[in-house]
This record gives sequence, structure tokens and C-alpha cells, in this order.
Amino acid sequence: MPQLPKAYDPAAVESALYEDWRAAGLFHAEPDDDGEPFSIVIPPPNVTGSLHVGHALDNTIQDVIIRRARMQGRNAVWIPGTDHAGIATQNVVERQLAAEGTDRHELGRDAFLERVWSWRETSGGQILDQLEKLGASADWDREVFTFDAPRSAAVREVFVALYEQGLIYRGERLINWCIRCHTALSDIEVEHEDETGELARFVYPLADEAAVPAEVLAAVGDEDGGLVRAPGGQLGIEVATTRTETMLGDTAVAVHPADPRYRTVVGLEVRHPFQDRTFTVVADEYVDPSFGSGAVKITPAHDPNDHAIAERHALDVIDIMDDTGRLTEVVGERFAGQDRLAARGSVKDALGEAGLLVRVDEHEHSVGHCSRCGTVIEPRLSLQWFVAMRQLADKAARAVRDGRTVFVPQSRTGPFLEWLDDLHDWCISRQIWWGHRIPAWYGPNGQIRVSREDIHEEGWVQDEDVLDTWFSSQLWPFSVFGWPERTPELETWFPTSVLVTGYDINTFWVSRMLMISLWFTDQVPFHVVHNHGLVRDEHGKKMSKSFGNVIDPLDLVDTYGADATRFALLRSAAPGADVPLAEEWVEGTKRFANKLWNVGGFVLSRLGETVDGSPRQEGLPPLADLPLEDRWVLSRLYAAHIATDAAYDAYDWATVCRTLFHFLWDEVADWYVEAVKLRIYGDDAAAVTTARRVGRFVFEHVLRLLHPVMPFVTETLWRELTGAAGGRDSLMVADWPHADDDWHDPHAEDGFAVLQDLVTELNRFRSQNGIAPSKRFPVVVTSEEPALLATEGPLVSSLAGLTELRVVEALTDAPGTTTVRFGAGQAQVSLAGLIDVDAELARLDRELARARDDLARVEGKLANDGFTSRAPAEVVAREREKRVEAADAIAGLQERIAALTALTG
RNA sequence: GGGCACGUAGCUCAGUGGGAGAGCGCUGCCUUCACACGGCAGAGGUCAGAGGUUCGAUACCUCUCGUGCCCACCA
Repeated sequence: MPQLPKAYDPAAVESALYEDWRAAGLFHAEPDDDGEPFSIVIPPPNVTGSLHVGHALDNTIQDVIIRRARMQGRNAVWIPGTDHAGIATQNVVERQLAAEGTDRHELGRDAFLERVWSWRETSGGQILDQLEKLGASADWDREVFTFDAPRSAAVREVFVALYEQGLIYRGERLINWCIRCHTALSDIEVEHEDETGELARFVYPLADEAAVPAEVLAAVGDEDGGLVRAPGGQLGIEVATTRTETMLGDTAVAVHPADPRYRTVVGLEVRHPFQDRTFTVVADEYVDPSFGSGAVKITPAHDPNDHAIAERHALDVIDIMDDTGRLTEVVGERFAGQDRLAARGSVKDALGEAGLLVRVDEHEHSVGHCSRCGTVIEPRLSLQWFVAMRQLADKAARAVRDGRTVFVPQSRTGPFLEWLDDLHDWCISRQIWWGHRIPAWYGPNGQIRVSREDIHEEGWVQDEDVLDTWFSSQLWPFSVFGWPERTPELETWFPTSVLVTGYDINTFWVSRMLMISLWFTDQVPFHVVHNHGLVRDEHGKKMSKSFGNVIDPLDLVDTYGADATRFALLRSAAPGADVPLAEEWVEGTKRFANKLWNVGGFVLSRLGETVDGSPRQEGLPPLADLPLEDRWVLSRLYAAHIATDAAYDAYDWATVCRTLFHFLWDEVADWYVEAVKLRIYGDDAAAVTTARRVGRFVFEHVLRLLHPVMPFVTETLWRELTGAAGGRDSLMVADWPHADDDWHDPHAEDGFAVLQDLVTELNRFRSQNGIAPSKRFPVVVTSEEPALLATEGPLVSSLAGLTELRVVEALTDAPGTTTVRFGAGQAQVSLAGLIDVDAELARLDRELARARDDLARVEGKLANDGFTSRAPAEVVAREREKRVEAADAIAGLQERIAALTALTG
């Protein structure tokens, strides 16, 4: 008799199976393979990355989808690859250089890039190896990189084409500057956080107090007066700021034109306290008169709003800091050279000394941080390259509104469209070295040429900057297939079928892929965007190193196996929700793998064809010939199949897992396996054969349905059961199963439910009376289903551990017996030597109380005229039935209590 | 400031206009011939709170409270 080890040991099978699949070429697809094309491109992980649970979830989902598509006979390909991740990667290598006591400038650009490439060769991309441990069935022969030659060619083409179309331009604008990364950032690379800071209120003194009209002077100090006296006595206008140091670059104070307090002040000159200059009070609609003093200091070089005001009023623009965030000499000797955050304090102190500081308040405001390094971002005026987004965004929005690309869950659509609607131009130039160099050359006389070919002419130099890393990522869905070449891969697999990603990069990446793909190919890049949730800890908290709640998926794979890890992630991945995960939950799913393993062990040893050497028979015997439990399990399989298939189609992984878990454990293992033992251990050869065929069939069907989620354990069992050697006979490429409508059999389900109910009630009776499971006893029943119970008596006896189940028309009121009620009747048990009567009496009392509650509830309902007259007839009828049942139950219980009481005397 | 989710058993979550569910945890019994990574039973919830619609609300509507997230150039 074939035997499996008692416990499933993932480590013993996973890597060998994976290598077997790979060696057989099962991960690889060609454009001219059979089947309808189906494609997924991986969201390319950064080469700096190592696998975290978010990747594990994202790639497990992709693997599930691609494995099922493959089984469904599609020409399915999953393209793997990595992202060069400009700033992130440069930072990693710069840190190494710093540890070596050098930096990139000392090394020089070419040597630095060489260094990054060599780092990438050796330790970049380990994340893809880690994906293999999870079972990822990506087509490794097709691995691509955002910075390899074909992808770089695509980048060059897109940049030049957009420039020629006037959608890429160079201009001086306010951008986000990271003083640590020394580069410009796009708006979405800035993360805003609410922080409590100091709001300093201070006074700009009037340059010429004599120029102030008398009535204004008279109002000073009044609540409605515009001008104030500073603590030091100077007359001036009060302003407020959280970035006090920016006052060193102020070139105006603005008030609202309709603000009566300042009507006469507009046009007056104020004096800069620390610099030898004055500037004007201007009127601008932007100012909110109800906020603070109603006057705003204007720093055109370091605030977007201020910059806009400056343009309207032709104000001077003074850039006060250098690339590293230190104040330059333009601010004056006193503050030059200070870091901008240090200057914040020293400027405040200086204002106090000058008697101009009115007061300092605590103030909640939001501060932008670099998404790469966390440094506080400084808005700066800077000459950069931009993409004009409006036309691209409109085209993308139209595609989404038309449903050419749909979001799953659908609730992500709204926020996405809103975001597209107010999109600003995209700053794409970065002042770093690692990335696609901007294909612009500057001539000796200031000319600019943007070119598909490098320019080597005398006097022409290429722009030093590189492109935002997302500029190349946005091309991914078509660049991976070789665009702009019209390759067979591109023709076959583009647009891709589905993009799987967390919703957190919808703006960074998904939006840009949609826009650029539609612009250049006139096609959406993917038909579906499946947004899964973000993996969090078991209390829904973000995983982070500082909380110490990070789970390493590779540890999980080592400890519990890839299947358990995958299942644990997926079972929590309900549509639209974040994904909580705790290590002990993975232990739970390992138990499920083990359960599956042991059911497999049973099927193999008791139901396998090799048990008696008879030839394997495919398919099922005629349904009409099958006993009740077989028809029941097939009907349940049908339901499980329909629910599972629908959930797969809906990207509802939690439901896929829940359905299969429940069917396999609660129905197949707990009931069907137990039920089938009656035949297996009996001596009816024909019944044994039938049981084997049906049992195997059902189990193999489950293996197929479960394979995309738990590829390793299902494949291992499949090979054991079918004798398949692997390769092309693998479960991985077996047909996706089909559920036959004929299996659906409500009659069998109802019938088996009667048996389940009776068995459960007898078990409860047993448990509550402390009757050992090994103790067998006879039972007499009366039931609405006498024929069913007569036929299935042996099955019930087998399941409930009875010596005999005898069906009678009516129970005789025999002394020394008790009655166990079940849904379809009553079972009578002789008590002699079986139970503790007092315990049974106590149990009956509890049951009686419950039955009385039931009756009261139903009667209350039926006493309600509204209910009886307005509720649907069948609902009322059901309640009437319940009333009868409850009354019967009470009567029955009372009789039994009386009988037992009489017995004890 | 705007928007969107969510609040069901100790924990994490399903669910439905008419009898409160699962997994884990907890309690009792059981080493029964697939499985102790197991089996059989059990305890535990005024389905956040208040109002409304309805014959009937955990479910639909409104509000309140709480939690989470996204967006936002609020000096």
C-alpha cells in the first residue's frame, strides 16, 4: 500500500519541483504558442530591493493569475524584470562610497557609473531569485531591465517624440528640491506630513513713517487697524510664517485689495530688518484677509504661491540657498552659510533682538519630505525639464471612463480620475548620475538640440541631468516587448491582460503607463488594474523597522513553506482591503497544507489505483449509480467549483481560499473521507471501485482548483496520485477543471444533511454524557425520512459509532431510554450502562430553556398583525412551522425529563 | 480644508431586509485503522451609539462618536 510521510515537509519538495518545472520549460512561452494570448508584466522591483511581504503578496497574486491562465489553455506569459531606480540606487552606492571615505565627485561620473553597474551585476536583482522561492512562474528567459539597451532606446524615442510634439519643455519653475539627494523631485515624490512647528509673527517696519496718512496712524493699535507697533516700538505691518528663514528672501508683503485695514497701506515701502533694501506692500486676491494679520510675506523663490504673486506683480526673485540647503551670501553676512533649518532659529532670535518679533505660536502645518531619504523638501526656483501632462491625462481619463481599462476593486476608479483631473506638469530632470541621460545638447551659442542620435559636434555638450526613474517605468508594458520595434511579442501580448499592484503606486506609475501608452500606441497598456491592499501587521499597522513588526517572507517560506506563505497572504486579501498578516497565521495555513497532504495520503493509500493494481479509470461512473455520499460530495464540489471560479475571475483571493479551505476540510475531510470508509473497509468489491473512482476524482479536482494558490503541495500530491513523472505531465499545465451541471443535486444535499444532522446530534449526546467515542450502542429512530434512514442506516452507524440504526414508525415510550431530537425526527437510546442520568437531566434542562426562548420569539412575531399580513406568505408559513416545531420540542423535552426523573426515582 | 473606507465573538475578518458565522485563541473529552500540524463537543457577541424608513434593521437612510487611508501651494 503506497504511503506518504505523515507530515508534509515543504523543504523536501519545493526547490526540486521548481527546478523540474523550469527545466521542462513550463514557465516559458512563445508568441506563436497555442491559445489566446494572456500576459502580465511584473511591476519591476528596484534593483536595490530585497523581497518584503508587499512584493510577496503582489507576486503571489500575479503567479496565481498566470498559473490559472496557463491551466485554462491560454498562451500565458509573465515578464519579469527590475527597475534601475535612479535615486534609490545612487543613494545605495553613495553610501558605500562614503563608508570608503570617498564620494562620487572624487570618483568622477564615468567611474561612478561603472561602480553602480558592477554593484547591480553582483547584488542588484537578488529579489528575482527570492521570487523563485515563492514559486513564481515567470518567464525567466525574458527578464528585462529598465536601463538595458532596448529599454533605453524606448526612453530616447519617447523623450524626443514628446519634445518634437511640444509636450516636453525646459523651463525655470518652482520645483521640489531635496538638499540631501541634491536633485529636483516631482510633486508625487514628496510626502506630506502634518507637523507642529512654530508660527513666528513679526513686523516689517515701514521705511518711511512720515508717508503714512494721519488717519492710518490714528488707527494703530485698534482692533481694525492695519498697522501695528512692534514690541520695539517700530511702526509696521505684521506678517506670520512657519519658515522664518525665508524672510531673508522676501521681496514684498501682500494684502487683499478689498481689505479695509490695508487700503491706504498698499504701495508703501517696508524696510528689511537685516538687509539694506526695501520693498512694497502689494494687493493680491490670493491673500485671505481672515487669516492671521491679513498680510502675507512674499518669498518668490521658495514658495509656489508667492512665486505666482511675484509674477503678477513683477517682483524681484531672490534665491537664498544653495544645493545643500545652506544660505548664500545674498542673505547677508549674519546668516550666510547657515543651514536653512538652523537659520530658522537664528532669524527668529534676531527678530526678537530687533524688537520686531510679536510672538511665536505653536502651529500645525504640513511639511514635505523626500520620499527617498526623508529630508525636508525645499521649494526652489530652478531650470528643469518638464512634461506637459494635460493632453496625456485627458486621453487616459477618457480610456478609464470608457471602461477600456477597469480598476478592481472598482472603488479605486474615482480617486484615480480625480487625480488625473488636476495633474500638474511633471518635472522629469534629476541632478543625479544614475539614469537615462537627457538627450538634449547645448550648442556654443546657447542653442538646444534634442536628438535620437548622440551629438558629437565640436562645442556641443549633453545635458548633465538624467530622467526621473518613472520616465522609463511608464514605458514598461510595451518596452518589455521591444517597442518601438514591432516585435512578435508586442503584437501578441500587448496590451497586457492585467496589472497587479498596490494602490499606493496608482499615481506614480499606473497613471503614467496609461497616459504614455495611449499617447504612443493608442492602446491601453492593460485591460485590468488589480489593486490589492497593503500588507500590514495583525493589528492593521503598517510594517516598519521602527515598529519592529516587519515580517520577512523568506523566513516564512523557510519555516512554513511557500504554499502556506502564499495561502496566508491570499486568504487575507479581500477586495479593497489592506492585508493583515501575523506569523502565527501562517502556521495555521501550514496546517491546512498538512490537512491536504493527509487527505492525499488517504486517497493514495486507500483510493489509489495502485492499491489493487486495477487500471486507472478516468472520469466518473454514471451519477445515477452512485450512493448518496458520492452524489452529495459531487454536488458540494460543484458549488465549491462555481464559487471558486467566480472568485478567481473577480480577483477575490480571500474567497478563493475560504471556499477551498472549507470544502476540503469541513466537507471532504470531515465528512466524505469518513463516509467513504464504510465502503473502503467493507467487502463489496464494486462499491470499493466506485468509492475509489469518485474519491480520487473529487480530490484531483480540488488539487487543480487549488494549484494556482498552493502549487507545490498540489503538484507533489498530483504526481503521487497520477504517477505523472513531471515535465509536460505536471499539474502545473494540466487542464483547468470543468464542473458539470449534472453534479448539482439538491436532493442529495438535503438527504445527506439529514444524516449529518443526526450524526451531529448523536455526537453531542455522546460528548455531553461523557460516552467514549469507542463505545458503540444501538439507536432506534423515527423520522420524516424513514426510507432514507433505512437505506443509510449502515452509513449513519459507521459515522456515529453505532451498533445499529433501526427505523420504526413510532417510538415506544420504553423506560430507561432517552430521546435525542434531530431536524428530521427523533432518536431513542437505551441508557443502561451508557450515561450519567443527572448530567443528562441538566443538559435537557438547558435545552428546554432554549426551546422556550425559541417559542416565545416565534410567537411574538406571529402575534404581530403587521407581520402576518405584510410579510411574504412563505416567510409567515416558515414561522408557523417553527412555532409547531418549538412547541413539539418543548413537549418532547418535558416528556423526556419526566421519564428520566421517574427513572432516578 | 476636501474626499473615501471601516467599526460584527478576546484577536483578525466573512456575511445577509425575516433563524448571529469562520479562522486563531480559550474549555472539556478522545492517541478511533489519512491526519494530535488531528477528531468530537463547548463557552463567548445588546452586529460602535442615537434617530429614521419598514410589519420586521446587524444589514437601507441620517446624524454622532471612533479608527484608518488618500488628496490639498491653510501664509
